[in-house]
This record gives sequence, C-alpha cells and structure tokens, in this order.
Amino acid sequence: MQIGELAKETGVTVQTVRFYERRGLMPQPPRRESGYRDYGESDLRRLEFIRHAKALGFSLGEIREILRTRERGQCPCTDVSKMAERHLADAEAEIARLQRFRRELRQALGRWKQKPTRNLPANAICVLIERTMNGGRNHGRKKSA
Amino acid sequence: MQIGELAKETGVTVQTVRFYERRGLMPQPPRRESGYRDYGESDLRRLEFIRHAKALGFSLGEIREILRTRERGQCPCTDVSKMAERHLADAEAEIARLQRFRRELRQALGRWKQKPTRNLPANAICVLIERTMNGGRNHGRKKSA
DNA sequence: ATTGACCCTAAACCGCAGTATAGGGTTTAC
DNA sequence: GTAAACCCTATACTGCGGTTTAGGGTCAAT
Repeated sequence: MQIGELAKETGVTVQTVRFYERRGLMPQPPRRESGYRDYGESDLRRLEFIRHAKALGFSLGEIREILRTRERGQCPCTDVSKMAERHLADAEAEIARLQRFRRELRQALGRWKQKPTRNLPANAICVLIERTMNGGRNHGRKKSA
Repeated sequence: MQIGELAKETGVTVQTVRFYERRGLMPQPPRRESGYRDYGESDLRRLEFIRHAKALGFSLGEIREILRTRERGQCPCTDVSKMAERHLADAEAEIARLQRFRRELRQALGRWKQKPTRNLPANAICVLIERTMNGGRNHGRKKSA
C-alpha cells in the first residue's frame, strides 16, 4: 500500500504520516524500486491506534513511548494507566477551572446586561472586565510558583 | 517609573512588557535621555487590565482590539460581551468533551484493573486503549469536516 | 511524448505566548 | 574607578502538532 492510500484509509494527510515517521511513531517502511514507501496491514492498524490514542488525549510523545514499549514485547498497559490517571487529574482541574471561568463570565455579563454602561468612567477600560477584577479570586492555570 | 518597577508591580517580566509593546498591547512610552522607557500610573492600570483579561481567557489579539476600541474613545463592552459569549460556548463544549473523555478513561481503567491483561494478543498494541476503539463513539474536538 | 496523479526530500513556516541569548549602554554606590 | 544592578536592541529559540513550499522523480493512460 502506498502512503496516499494509508493516509486516506485513516483520515490523515500524507505529510502527517511522514511527520509521524520522523517523530518515531510510524516505522520506516520498506521502499519500492522507486523509493516509494510500501505499507502493510499492521501499519494501518498502527496509524489507527495513534489516531485513537490522540483522540483520548495522549500526546505524540506518550504514544511513541507506548508503541516503543510494545515493540520491546512488553505490555504497555501499566504505563498507559498511569498516563491516563494523570490525564484524568488534568481533566478534572481543567473542568473546575472552566466552570469557575464560566460562572464569572455569566455574572459579569448579567451585571452588564442590566446596566449597559452608558457613561463610561474616563479611567476605565472596560467595566465588564474590570468589575470582575475586584472580588474575583485568582483564575488561570496556576503555573509552578 | 522604569520598566523593571512596572514589571515587578504587575507580576510579569520585563521581557513580557516589551513583548506586549511589540504586539501593540502596551504603548510606546516616552524615553529618558538614556533611552530608558518611562511609565506612569495609567500604564500600571493598563498592564493590570491585560493580566486580568488574560486570566479570564481573552487572547492577546482580543485584548489588543479591546484596548484599541477604548483608545478610539468607544466603550468596548459590547465587543467584549460578544467575545465572552463565545468563550462561554467554547468552555461549555470543552467541559463536555473533557467529561466524555473522563468517563471513557474511567471505564477503560476500571475494566483493565479487574483484568490486567496477562496474555496480550499478539496483534494488539494496548488493550486499554484499543478496547475503547470499538464501542467508543467519536471523541476529540471535531474539526471542520 | 506528454499530461496528470502520485511520490520523494529538505527546509521553512504557522499560531500561541512568551523566554533566552548575545552584545552592548547607564546609573548608583562604594 | 569599578562593580552591581539596571536598561537597550535584535534575533533566535521553546513546545505542540502539524502545514507549506521548493524542487524534483515515477507511473499510468492517452
């Protein structure tokens, strides 16, 4: 199978397949006389696996490590479950952050809709945002202090 | 006020202040004889505004437009409320996506912990991920079809 | 024999929001 | 008079996940 067919089957572009090869996610396949890459069924499954893992939130680096572990004949599921637990924790934190953000925006919008800022104070930039400055506790993802 | 003091007061680095100037978020301040930037109180408020808007989820590009509208003497709140509504919708979608992801990961982990994959099928890469492939409906942010 | 669809490499570029580095000038205190 | 602490510019680099461009070679049909 040529790269174009592989790409079409899995819904990625040929450039992406070559990019995954450079990144060590896809193997360096045998080449024809012409230099064209020649893929088989297992490459199709592998690329589908990559796409699925990506959709689940795994990074390309993680997926590469999963695939490498598998190539060494080991079961990567223990590592995968650790990564998944971490993604879970991240997802929880992100959900909480977005919900706080949503609540604040709703309040700010609600206040603004009731009283749509006719006479803007000369030193104010946007009351809609500034009203959340005093009283709104810290938002944003905390970076390491 | 020198750039270092401004930066310290607002909790950003001096490089970031200069970066915001290049991006059109901070003004080009008057310079001293030495060429040093000389900031005033309004710059302090402006930078605090930027930091807060950013924490609320506005991009630098959006913040620049808000500030430009304000510089033209207009109230940016109508635009801001539109942007905020959009962020709200994005946040909702993202919350929903992360919750689906969380549910799937929990199921996959739960299944795997009950039966931690002793004998891995030769053609499988990681049952933990692959078991969610069949039966798991589409995850991931939909891109435009 | 030439068109079109496919393939190849290497390298640069995208958005995002900065951070880092190199190589200088200034100000203040000792 | 010199060292520390501050400031300046310009340019490159980071991570992420690709996309685009430039400049070719190959294969099938007409």
